[in-house]
Parts: sequence; C-alpha cells; structure tokens
Amino acid sequence: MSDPGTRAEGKERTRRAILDAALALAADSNLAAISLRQVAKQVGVVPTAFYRHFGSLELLGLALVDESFRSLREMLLDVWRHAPEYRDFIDGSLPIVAQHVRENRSHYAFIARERTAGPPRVREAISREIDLITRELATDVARTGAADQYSSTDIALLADLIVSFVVTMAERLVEDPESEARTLAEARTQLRMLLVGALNWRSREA
Amino acid sequence: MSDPGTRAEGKERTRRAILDAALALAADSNLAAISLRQVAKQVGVVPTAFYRHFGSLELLGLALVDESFRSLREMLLDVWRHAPEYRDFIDGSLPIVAQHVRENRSHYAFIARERTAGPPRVREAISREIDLITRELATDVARTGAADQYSSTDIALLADLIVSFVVTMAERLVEDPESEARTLAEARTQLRMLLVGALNWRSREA
DNA sequence: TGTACATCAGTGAACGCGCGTTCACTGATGTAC
DNA sequence: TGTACATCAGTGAACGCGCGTTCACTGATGTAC
Repeated sequence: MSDPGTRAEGKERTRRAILDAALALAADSNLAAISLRQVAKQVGVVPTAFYRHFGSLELLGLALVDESFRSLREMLLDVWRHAPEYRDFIDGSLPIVAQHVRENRSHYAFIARERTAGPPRVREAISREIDLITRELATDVARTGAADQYSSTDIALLADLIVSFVVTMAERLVEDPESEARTLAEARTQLRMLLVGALNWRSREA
Repeated sequence: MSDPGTRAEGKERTRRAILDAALALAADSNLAAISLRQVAKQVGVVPTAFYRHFGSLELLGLALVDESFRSLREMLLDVWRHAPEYRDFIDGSLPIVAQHVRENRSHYAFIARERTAGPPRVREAISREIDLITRELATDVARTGAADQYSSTDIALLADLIVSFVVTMAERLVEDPESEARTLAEARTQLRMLLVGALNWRSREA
C-alpha cells in the first residue's frame, strides 16, 4: 500500500507482518499448533515467501521471544525511572506493569504461553531471559540497601520470589483484561504481605 | 495381552491407554499440537476406535484435567494428614509435594502446560480447580487461627499467594527434575520469607 | 543521465503425507429364553 | 446347559483438505560503469 519504499524497507515490512500474524494466530492456541501456511495466508503472501524471512516456525518463535523481551525491558526501565525509591516501589511499579501489559498484550500473552508450552528452545530462551531479569533485580535490591540483613544468596531468592509473583500477576492481566483493576488491587496487597516478610526476616534465623 | 477380561474391562483398558498416550504425546509439545491419529497409533488401535471413548481431543483434555486434579487432591489430603500443625507446615508439606510431583510428573506437566496454553475450555477447567483449592486453603488457614489478625478477604489473598507460589514451584520440579533438592531448599526459604510476612502483617495497616 | 547486468522478495505448480471424519463391516462378548 | 439374537469395541477403505518443502520462475529494485 501507500509507499512501497526501498526493497529493504519492503522486506522489513513483510517481516513485521509475519511476526504480527504469528503472534495473532498463536493467541488462539499456541506456537506449536499454528502452521506456516496459516501465517503466510494471514500476511497475504504465498507460503514459500516465508522462507525469505525465517528458516522455520521455531526460529520465528525465537525472534518473537527477542522482541517480547525487548518490550519487557523497556517496561523495566520505566519502572526504575518512576520508582527508584524503595518505599514507592509497589505503588510506583504496579500501574506501570499494568499499562505495559495492556499496550503489549500479545507479547506478554506469548511469553506466558510459550514459557511452559513452547518448543524446547523457545522455553529455554524465555527462562534464560527471566533469570537475567531476576539477577538484575537482585543487584538492584542489594543496591538500595533495603535488605541489608540478607545474605546475597537470600537476596537472590527474594528477587526470584518477587519476579515469580509478578509473572503470575502478568499472566492474570493477560488472561482477564477486564479485571485489571481488581487484579492490581489484590496484587498490591499481596506484594505488601510479601515485602513485610522481607523486612522482618533475617537470613540466619531459619 | 494376558487376561482380556470382560468387554467392559477391555474398554476401560483401552480408555486408559488413550489417556496415557495423550499425556505422553502432549509432553513433547502440548495438547493443541497432537493429533487423534498419533494417539491411536501409540495405543495400537485404528484411528476411528478413538471415537468409542472420546468425542474429540478437547473432551479427552477435559478428562485429563479431571484425572490430574484427582491425583493432586490426593496429594493435598496427604499434606493435611502429615502436617496439620501450622509450625510443621513448610517442612511437612514441601517433601510431600515433591514426592507427588515425582510420582505423577505427567499429570503436573499437563496442568502446567495447559493452564496457560490449552484450549479455552481446558484452561477454564484448570483455573476453576485451582480457585477451588485456593478457597479450601483459605478456610484451612482461617481454622488454624494462625492468621487471626487478617480479614477474611486478606486470608483469601494470602491463600492465593501461597497457591501461586506452590504452582510455580511445581512447574520448576516438573521442568527440571534433576534439581529437585535445590528447588525444594530454595522454596523452603522463600516460603519462610513469605510466611514471616504473614505473621507480621496486619490487615488494616496498608 | 542512460544502459546493461545483478540481486532477490515474492510467485505458482507440484510432491507426497498425515489429518479428522464418514461409513458399512466384523466378530467376540453378553443376554434372554 | 444350549440356542438365537443383540450389543458394541474395534476394523478398514475412502473422502477431501491443509501441511512443509522443492523447484524453476518473474520482474521490480539496486548497482556499476
């Protein structure tokens, strides 16, 4: 349509259309259940054109993991930017998470689904990304000094607990967008329960 | 083989074989990606024989949800039986959960996968079962009196937090059975962090 | 600026294959008498 | 106990369809001169 542009631009546009089509089609079931031909049909190209862009559906899946976590990392930058103080952490962060999930629903839905049900390589790529984020959160928590009574092992476990909880919350926002307000309100209370634990717990008491 | 038994027994045996075959085949990807013909081939019957037992793969999926949660409920009975006291809760329960996951890996793997990636009706059935369990845990927590300072709304949120955490832990045990010991040790510490929060939090302080 | 050639995104025909579902069937098990 | 009939789990052929992948191709875009 409109301006075809250069050959490179045209190719990039088709690539985007393929990624979007796969995201949309997988939303109704999952990556392993969709076909190259369905994707091509949705994009409006002949099936063989797919191979100009991706060697297989699995490689397309890995590209989607990349892309999804790129948008997730933008969200995290937003979170640190808006809520650098420990005391603002919960109320500052949750609405930002909710907004990003709302605006990038298909990416978060993709991660939620393929994290447990994707092809093995896709699952591995996702779990590697989540581990990375957990480790970053751990160093951030350590830096704020809010958990000085913790050993570094236990800071890592706390970070993992928080990330796991936020993953669960994001899954719920994706699954049931209408209940966003309630999900957020409940998550806010639950995160407080959890972090009161963080404040009262001592590494060597267990 | 061996004893064919009555016609009803033979039918039941085939039904079991179909359930087991579907569980095994879905383990490599997921329910939406397997075919009726693959299942029939694995069982050793002709594809059309499938229809004597299930009207569709989706109905088979719902039967697997039933069956998986029946084994999960057995686990919960074990948990309450062995650790009725609040103080024993963590150390009493975690090994039981781990043992059940080990012995019924395919059921837990099925739930973990289809919970987020299954056909809509399967997802709904799973989330209904998990809600039910969460509500049961809430009444149990209320009964022990360990959370007397909580409003009933907040007891429900605490139960949800615990169930979500245990679901995450079970997913990890399923995904990486070799690391069971480490996963358990970490979960033990994290559950303590979380429950110290429960002991120190007051419903109206937030 | 104009021409000749190279590149390469997308085409279209063709392939063999596994899919879900239909249908009429077989023959062992079960039941009524 | 023996016989005649009913049930029904599993069979096997057949159907039209969508699948991934191959291949030789077209024709617009890009480049070298």
